[in-house]
Amino acid sequence: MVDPFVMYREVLALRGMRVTPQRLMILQVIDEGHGHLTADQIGDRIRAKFPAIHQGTIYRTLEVLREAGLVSETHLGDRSAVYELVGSHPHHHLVCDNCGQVIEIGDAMLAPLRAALFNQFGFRARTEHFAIFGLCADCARQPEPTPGA
Amino acid sequence: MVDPFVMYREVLALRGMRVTPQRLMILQVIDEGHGHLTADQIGDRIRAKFPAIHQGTIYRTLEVLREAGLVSETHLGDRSAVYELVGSHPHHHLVCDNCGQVIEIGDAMLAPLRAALFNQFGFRARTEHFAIFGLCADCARQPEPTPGA
DNA sequence: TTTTATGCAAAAGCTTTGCACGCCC
DNA sequence: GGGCGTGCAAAGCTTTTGCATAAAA
Repeated sequence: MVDPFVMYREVLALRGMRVTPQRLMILQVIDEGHGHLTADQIGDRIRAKFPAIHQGTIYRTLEVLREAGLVSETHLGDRSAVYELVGSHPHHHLVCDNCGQVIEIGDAMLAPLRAALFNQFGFRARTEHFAIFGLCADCARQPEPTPGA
Repeated sequence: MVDPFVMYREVLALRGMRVTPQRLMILQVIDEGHGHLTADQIGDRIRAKFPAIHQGTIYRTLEVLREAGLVSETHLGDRSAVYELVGSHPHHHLVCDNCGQVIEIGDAMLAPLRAALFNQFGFRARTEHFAIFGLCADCARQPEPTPGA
């Protein structure tokens, strides 16, 4: 098994980017989060073991990693974006508007739509990450949560 | 041609909601915006003719209208959500990650995907509004904008 | 040694909330 | 007249930014 830090180190160095402990930790946590973590959550996870890291650093690093094409940013509708490593297994998310549940689906499911969008509009839909909103099976069954009931 | 205000008035009254000039103006501007306006933009448009309206009122009203099922909220990824009347012609958006262009597409295009998601996951994808991110035809042609070039 | 990233803190946006007054029913 | 909605202002959150220091190359 390869030490992930070695891998991240190479990824950064190959692009002429500086290798810092903060960047290594951020990359690792993003990878572990499988595209489900917000900037705030990434910070919290790192701070649990390394309290000195500042949230400002998280934001700045995420921006740099994104510009370098290493990390993608996706807005799942709540408020904050979530991040994931580009090139990790392509998948997408079904987000339940009611309970907030996030269901992961494979990329193959979207292939026909992507082809159609490209044929008709020349639009290249992002393969990295796709968010679809709606109601999950459970919430669709009970139309309204009716808090008082 | 029907006076839209009369229509909005009925829509509110039928649900036992109070009819106020602010709510009528907000509904009209949302309708005119075709699902492309943020809360801030809605406020600006109204303030152009009726400066007294406060942005806090916009936010509170949008929340109420959304809870009543009259208005839907969609996050197009930038930062702020956009709003539109539920029941207006179903359409969706292709959002270019590079230039920010928003392309409107008909609902039929998503029917096969929606059917597949329901069959496999029991997931009911929202028909009201759907945002797909990627690169538009123009930006796909020139991979990198390269600001300095 | 030079350049670049980080910690810190303050500022900037956007959105929410408490309160008193005014309008809608 | 009673109750809900609005204007106003302040607070809350997330994200961005300036600066001096510390760390990487």
